[in-house]
Amino acid sequence: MTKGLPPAIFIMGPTASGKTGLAVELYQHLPVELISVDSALVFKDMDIGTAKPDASILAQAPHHLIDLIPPTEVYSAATFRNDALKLMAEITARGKVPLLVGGTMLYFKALQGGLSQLPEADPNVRQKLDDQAAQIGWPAMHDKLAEIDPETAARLEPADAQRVQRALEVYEIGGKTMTELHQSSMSDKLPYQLLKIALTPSDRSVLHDRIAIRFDDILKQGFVDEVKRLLLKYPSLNADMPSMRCVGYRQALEHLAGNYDVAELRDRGIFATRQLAKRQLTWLRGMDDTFEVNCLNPKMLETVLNEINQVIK
RNA sequence: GGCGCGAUAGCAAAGCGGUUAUGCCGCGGCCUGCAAAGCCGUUUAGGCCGGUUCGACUCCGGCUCGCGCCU
Repeated sequence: MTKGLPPAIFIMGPTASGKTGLAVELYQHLPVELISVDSALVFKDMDIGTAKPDASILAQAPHHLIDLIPPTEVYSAATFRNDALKLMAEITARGKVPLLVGGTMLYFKALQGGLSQLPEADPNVRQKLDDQAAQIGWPAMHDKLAEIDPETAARLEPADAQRVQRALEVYEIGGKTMTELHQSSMSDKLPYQLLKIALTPSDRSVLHDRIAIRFDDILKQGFVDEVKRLLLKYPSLNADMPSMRCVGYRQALEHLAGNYDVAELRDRGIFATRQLAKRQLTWLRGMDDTFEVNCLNPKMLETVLNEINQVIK
């Protein structure tokens, strides 16, 4: 670990691993400020389905980067990195330690490893590419990419619309290929002394039980009504927007469209959440230098506090 | 007791006398401005017993189990 740099803490874990509870406890024991690392919690008015910490918890332990934008807008790993870096600097200047807690592993990765200087997403360019793709299909778009940027094309599946589009967009806007930009301009590494803690379950089936219980609770709290309210408040909201692709919301929209009943909404919601947890765990396995804590251990807090006190004086 | 229908992978669900059903789950992987997203690959079958056939998940018979109807 590099000396002389200010400290920062990452708490990473899958859904339902108890991250929020732990973060709140740590907030009470340590001079930290909390930054949420969660691509779903940034949306306003999406509280129940995202299992957002409630008002009393947030009053007790304020989280940065929650409720930033309406569900009709788009957030991204790059935006997150900028927002987080700015906050971390401010927190450090206040003499506190930034504690980043959440489950969006790409955001952690982007924050730590940096991103290339690529042009920002442009809705107009995307629309244009979508229109073209509607005519000729994504595999043909992939062929076009192969002419412009063979290396990126080779890496991507022809059916991977999202990424083929992005690669074409980058070239369209700046005239340089992704491959060129990746080589030339990686942003700086994080100027912090990091302590990375991963909350992982020793037994995944227990996590699955928790997920089922939590989803039932979400339904009981009026999740379906929340989604109805969203549709009324934001008439332009549609199923293709990132906010509506969040686990549960997509299924709720299908349910409201009459495609299936509540029982099926429950089943599908639980499956989707499990899959999310699985992906998060896969990411965690690939993270270097993490201190792994069993999130099912009742002494989780003590263990984590110990580790933090050892590393950060 | 009689008649009819059904029995296919962890679940759901098709076609077919000889080649991959498919979807969900599971497992593995890819992925730098949508990541709770997008995408690729893959394991696991034919209730049981016998017959017909070069060859049966597919045709025939029996058994078991389930569903419906009749007495």
